Amino acid sequence: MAKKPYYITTAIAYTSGKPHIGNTYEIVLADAIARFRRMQGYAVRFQTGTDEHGQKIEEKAAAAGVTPKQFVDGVAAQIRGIWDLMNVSYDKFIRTTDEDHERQVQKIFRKLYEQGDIYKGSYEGMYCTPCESFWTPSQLVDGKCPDCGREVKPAKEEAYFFRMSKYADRLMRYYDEHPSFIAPLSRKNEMVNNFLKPGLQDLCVSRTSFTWGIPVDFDPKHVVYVWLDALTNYITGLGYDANGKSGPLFDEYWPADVHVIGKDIIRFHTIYWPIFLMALGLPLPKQVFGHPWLLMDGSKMSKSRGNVIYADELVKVFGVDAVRYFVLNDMPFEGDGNLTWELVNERVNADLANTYGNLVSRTAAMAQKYFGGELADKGCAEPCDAEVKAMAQALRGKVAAAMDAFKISDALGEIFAFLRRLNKYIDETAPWVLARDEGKHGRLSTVLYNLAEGIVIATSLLAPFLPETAQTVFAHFNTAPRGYGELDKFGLLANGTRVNEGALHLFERRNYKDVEAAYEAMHAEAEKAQKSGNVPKKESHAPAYPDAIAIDDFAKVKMQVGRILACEKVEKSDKLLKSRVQIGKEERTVVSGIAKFYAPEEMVGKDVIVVTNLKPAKLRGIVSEGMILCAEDEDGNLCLLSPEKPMPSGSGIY
RNA sequence: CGCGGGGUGGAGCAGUUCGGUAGCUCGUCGGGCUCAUAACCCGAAGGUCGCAGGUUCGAAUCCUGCCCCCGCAACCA
Repeated sequence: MAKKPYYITTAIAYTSGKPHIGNTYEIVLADAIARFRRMQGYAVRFQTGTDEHGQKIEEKAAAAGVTPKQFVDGVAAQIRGIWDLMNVSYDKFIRTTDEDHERQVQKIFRKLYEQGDIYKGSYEGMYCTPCESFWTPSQLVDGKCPDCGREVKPAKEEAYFFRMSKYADRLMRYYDEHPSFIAPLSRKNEMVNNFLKPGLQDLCVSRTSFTWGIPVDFDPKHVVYVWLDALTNYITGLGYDANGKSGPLFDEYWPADVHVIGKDIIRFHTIYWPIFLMALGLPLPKQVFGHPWLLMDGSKMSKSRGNVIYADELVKVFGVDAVRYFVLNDMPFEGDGNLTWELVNERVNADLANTYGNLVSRTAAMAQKYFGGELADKGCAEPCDAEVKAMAQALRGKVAAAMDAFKISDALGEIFAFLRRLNKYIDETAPWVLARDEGKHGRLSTVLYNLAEGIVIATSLLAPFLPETAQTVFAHFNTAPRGYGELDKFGLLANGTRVNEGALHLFERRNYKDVEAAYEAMHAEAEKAQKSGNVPKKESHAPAYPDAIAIDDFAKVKMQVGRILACEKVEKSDKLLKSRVQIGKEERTVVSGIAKFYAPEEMVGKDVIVVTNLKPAKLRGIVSEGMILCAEDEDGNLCLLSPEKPMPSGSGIY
């Protein structure tokens, strides 16, 4: 019988920089599922890759002084390197700059255009000529460009649009007929309530404001805009051909069994992507799994916060399988997961070193010590064995059920409950007591055999999650992974199997202090490298001050020292504070978006810098007559600016 | 009344669909064992299940109102 195909994909990673452990999680997750399905006998095809077009990349490349292609080649190689480091068993690594992908995207675009799903329209909005940017009225700042503050004028830009609304009803019906299409289920309501019910907007699918993209072949001043380019990778990677001559892989593997993606792009995968497919007359993917995020100590990872952790750093300290285990085990199904060095350390110690590693180690050591490494079931069973055997035989079913529901953590939990049971079994049978009595060596042999057999079964089921470790265990016990079809049986380990000599430590226990020292050393090294100039400065290629202004431009801005007389929160707003500010002899009302960082009462009496010749604007219905200056970091954390020594209110700033 | 998710012993979570003894891992304390990676096994302490009402013989679970946290959306002059 031919193997059943199983097609699984991850989102393709955007090549704007090195992916952190949160990004890496998704790939490990998909890998664990892919490996598990392979073990179950599916003909798995696992595709991942990189999304390499767009304005942001064009800009980053320019800043680095290289061509966009050179830039993405570098980042794509880095990403692939991390996937490889994590032992990800992808079958295809697609890049949106691959020639065949680009050609197909052009064909798809043309086909959709010719059948009327894509139409040429115009993108209307307010245009800022120097910035070459369009803004919607709500984005404008005081009627001006939010980027540069200059005048904007109404303008139209030619663009292609996709008729989304045409397919909305069909999509709703698909949702209803395929209740498992979106996992977790709660995401479905989100999509329906937020996007489908209010009515789908047509989607802009081309841009003329940048060139790093796939050109529309019949209208080359346009490039295909992100989602149509990125999403189609799932079919172009299988050799889809829009003109009907798709390759054999496509026939075999489409529709995909599951798209594994982050919860932030569920909308694109459960609305736009299915609609594109409908328009192309193709079947829809069976399932979209939107996994939660991995947070760093409770908050999003970001460079300025200094809390970014990369997979390779963790791997250096803990090893590949430990990192895989942590992200797979500690990620809940719905809510976001949390990662800290300390949590990883605890998890590795408790589960991998203590429960699993130590079990394997003590079993191997006893087999060595009592029987020179030879394992044999001498048939001396006792009643207490039954429970362990039953649990071993039931394990496969439990793990598979959890995997079917994408509850990876539950699957691992089942296996570890069994491993704990084996540790208990050692206590119950007390092999060291049996060893002292010549007459009980038969029983002793059976006990050790049962332990080894249990380890083989558990390790076989763990292999998709901890591939390297599993190999080590099988090598040490001189046996092969148990086939999935036989994992519900107990006692298949051949009598006479020999355990290798020597201590086996699958995972090292570590003190948190050592872990802390290790990563601090790593960070210190990285900083040193940067200071000594080993890392080339990105700015070196860019023009010195591309956005330079003349001194008289600067002089146009009038800034003065002001004293906060009174301050209160603006109602119905999370961010706004309304302050009464004294500037010289004058008093003004200024509204500022700093409520998250300053309480109204602590504002009072502070001296701040105020821009006083800004055109007044209404915020939440309150007229603001100036702007209080703040410093802002990458995360949007704010800090008021004040004169370093007391200065009279109204003093000018130059 | 913008949309959604969440609030369960010190920490992290399960349980909520279809009400019926509040469960798991870690940590703490006590005990046991010595094959093993200061490991493993047993036991104990520790919870008004965010708050207040309601339905019910009975509510973490159902209903109503409120509070707090986290995303997203909107105002961050």
